[in-house]
Amino acid sequence: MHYYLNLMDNPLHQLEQKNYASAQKILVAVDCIIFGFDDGVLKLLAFKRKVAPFRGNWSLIGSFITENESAEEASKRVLYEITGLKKIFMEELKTYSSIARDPGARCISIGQFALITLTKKNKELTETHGAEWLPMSALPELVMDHQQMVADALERLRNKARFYPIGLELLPKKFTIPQLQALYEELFQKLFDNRNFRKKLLSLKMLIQLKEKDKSSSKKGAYRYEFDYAKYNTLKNEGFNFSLFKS
Amino acid sequence: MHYYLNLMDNPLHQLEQKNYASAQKILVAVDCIIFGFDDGVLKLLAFKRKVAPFRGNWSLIGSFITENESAEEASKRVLYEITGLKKIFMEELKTYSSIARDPGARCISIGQFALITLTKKNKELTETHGAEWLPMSALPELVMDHQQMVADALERLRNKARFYPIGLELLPKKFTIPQLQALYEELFQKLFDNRNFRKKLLSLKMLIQLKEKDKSSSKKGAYRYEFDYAKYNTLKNEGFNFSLFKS
DNA sequence: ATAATAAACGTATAAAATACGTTTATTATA
DNA sequence: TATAATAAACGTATTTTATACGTTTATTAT
Repeated sequence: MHYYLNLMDNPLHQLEQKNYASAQKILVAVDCIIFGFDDGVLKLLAFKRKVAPFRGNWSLIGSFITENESAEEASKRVLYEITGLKKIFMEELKTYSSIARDPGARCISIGQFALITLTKKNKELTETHGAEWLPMSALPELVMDHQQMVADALERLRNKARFYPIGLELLPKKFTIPQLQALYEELFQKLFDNRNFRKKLLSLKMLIQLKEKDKSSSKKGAYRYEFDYAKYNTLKNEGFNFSLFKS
Repeated sequence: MHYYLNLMDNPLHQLEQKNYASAQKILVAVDCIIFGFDDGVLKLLAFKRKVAPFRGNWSLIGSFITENESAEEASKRVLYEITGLKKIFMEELKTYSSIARDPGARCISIGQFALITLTKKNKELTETHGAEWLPMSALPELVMDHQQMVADALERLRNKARFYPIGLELLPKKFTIPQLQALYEELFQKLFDNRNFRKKLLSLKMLIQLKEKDKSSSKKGAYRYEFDYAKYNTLKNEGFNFSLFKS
C-alpha cells in the first residue's frame, strides 16, 4: 500500500505514463455568454431551462460537445440554432471544471464569449427561439456557475474593448461617433467628453466617413462611419492598439 | 427520415434537450506551457515523450484530468510533479479541441500558461525530473499542436506583460531595474532607452527600493527592488495599468 | 591614482491628453 | 419665414507624458 502511494507520488513515474487506455472520460459542454447592445443598454442573451436540474431557471445557452466536433464547432452550432446567424464574433472565454459545478453530472464547460449586433431582425429571431435579452444592469440569478461566467465575460469585454476595436462587434457595420461613445459609456460606466472622444477616435485614422447621416437622434444628424479593418490589421502587427482613453 | 432531419434542425428542439444520459464523454487533458527567464534568455520547459505516439519527440508537460479534480488542480499536480514547486504563476491559456489533434485518441486539451522564476535550484529540480529548459529562440519541433500552444502562450505573455506586471513572475522577488529592462527587451525583441525605461518605471511608483545592491553585472552595482503588490492591487481596480512603453 | 563601465540622474523637445469654449446643420414652431 | 432648440462638429489653450540624448556617480581592476 505504502509502496503504491510512493509510486504515485514519484514525479518521473507520472510523467512517463500518459496512458490513454486507463484515462477517464468526462462530459464536456460549451456555454455561450452572448452580449448585445440595445438602445444604449448592454444585454445578455439567456433562456429558461427546460430540463432538470434547475428547470425553469435562467440559464446561458449551451450544449454538450459531441465526439465529432470541436468546441468552436459546437458553439457555432448553438449560436446558429438560437440566433439563426452564422457570422458572429466569438472567442473562448475559459473553462469551468470544478468537480461539483453541475449537479446533473461531472461536466466541464467551456465558456464562449460572443458579441451580437442587435438589429430588430436579430432580436425577433432570438426571441422567437425562446431566448431573451436581459439588461446587464438588472440580471436575474443564473443557474450553476453561469453567474461567474457572465462576470468573467463582462471583464473580458471591458479589457478587450480597452485596447481593441471589439466594441464595434456590438454596433452595426455603419455606425456614428455618438453611438460608439454611448457604447463606451455603457461599457465603462462613465461619461466621456464628446469633443475629446471624437478627437482621439479620429486621430487613430481608422474610420472611413460615409456620405450618409443618421438622423434618428438629432436634427442635424450624425455622419455614419465604417471601421477600416484592413488598415487596422496591418498596423496591429506593428504594435498599434485601438485605445480611446487612458484611465 | 426527412422528418427527423427537420427535428434536428429545429432550434427549439435542440435547446430543450440537454440530455445528460445520451451525451458523449471525452478525454480531457491539461498541457502546461511553462516559461522561464534564464540569464537574459526566455526558455520553455519541455521533455521527450516516453510513450507512443510520438515517443522520443519533444512535448509539453501534461496529464489527463481525472474525475476527481478540476483542470486547475490537474495542472497544479503536474507542475508540482515536474518542478517540486507549489506556488507558481499559472492561468488558463485556451482549450485545443479539434477532433484529430491527438492521433492516440479524441482528446481535448486545456493549455495552461505558467511562469517560473528560474533560480539555480529550480533549474536543477526540473532537470532531474527529466524535463529541459529550451531557449525560445531555437525551439525544436514539438508534438501535435504543442507548437501552436507555445505560439499562443508567447502571445499571451507579450500581451499581458504589455499592461500588467506579469513579467515579474519570471524574475526573483528582489530584482534590479536593469534586470527588468533585459526581460522586456527579450520579451519584445527590441531595445529600450535605459534612461527612459527607468524614468517611466519609477514614475509608476510601484517599486520599493531596498538597501541591497546586486553587483553581479557591474562594479557599481544596481539597487534591488521589490514590487508593491498591495499598492498595485488597490490602484488596478481604478483603471491603473502597468504599462512601460507605448509602442 | 587612474581607467573602465554600468548605473543613476538630468534636461530639452515633441507628442498626447485634458479641459472647455464656439460654430454648424437641421427641424419644430412662433 | 424668422427663430429657438439641440445634437453634432470644430477649435484652442494648458497640462501631462513620451522621446531623445547629455552628464555624473559608484565601484573595481590595473
